[in-house]
Amino acid sequence: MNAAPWRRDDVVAAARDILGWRIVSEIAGKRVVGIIDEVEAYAGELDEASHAYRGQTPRNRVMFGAAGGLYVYRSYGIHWCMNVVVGPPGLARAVLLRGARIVEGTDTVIVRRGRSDHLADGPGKLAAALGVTGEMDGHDVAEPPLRIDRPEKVPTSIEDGPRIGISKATDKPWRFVATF
DNA sequence: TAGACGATGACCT
DNA sequence: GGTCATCGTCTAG
Repeated sequence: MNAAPWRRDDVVAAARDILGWRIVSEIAGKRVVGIIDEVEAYAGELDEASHAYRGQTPRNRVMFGAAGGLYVYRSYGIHWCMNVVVGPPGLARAVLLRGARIVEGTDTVIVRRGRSDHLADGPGKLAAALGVTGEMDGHDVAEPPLRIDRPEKVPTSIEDGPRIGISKATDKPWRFVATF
């Protein structure tokens, strides 16, 4: 658990491990810190629901790179969503960051989100809260201005279930939600 | 090159 | 609970 959770062969184990870690954004000079509490696992060419299932394309190339890479894509033409690459190069194992509890920089997040509730309880909302856009595609999460640091909390329980918003491979219970 | 559709979120009823 | 905005990406032809 001390090792970086994004350097693992097993994407499901990596996804569960990332729960409770701190995500620290200093994008645009504004510091925002969250505790990751919702993730999904995507297993590359083995997983029909993964963007990498059909192989490498210009969009998903980051997923085929080194562990720790941030894969940022646009969802529904509107929102930004982010994944952390966790497997060895070429395998495209990635963890979708779906939600976090904001513990620092709440004022900044309220301005960015234009509201004071539901700040980061969805992948598009989380990216907006942290100031992440497509410009961050390929960024290494071990480095500023966006770092996934170390465990802030250890989950008291982790609930699993089917992944959200996908139409394929819906049988895999690869969504994980932590309570602390 | 055109057409379909999506790892979503906001708003309205 | 249901609808719709909005556009990048991929696939088929």
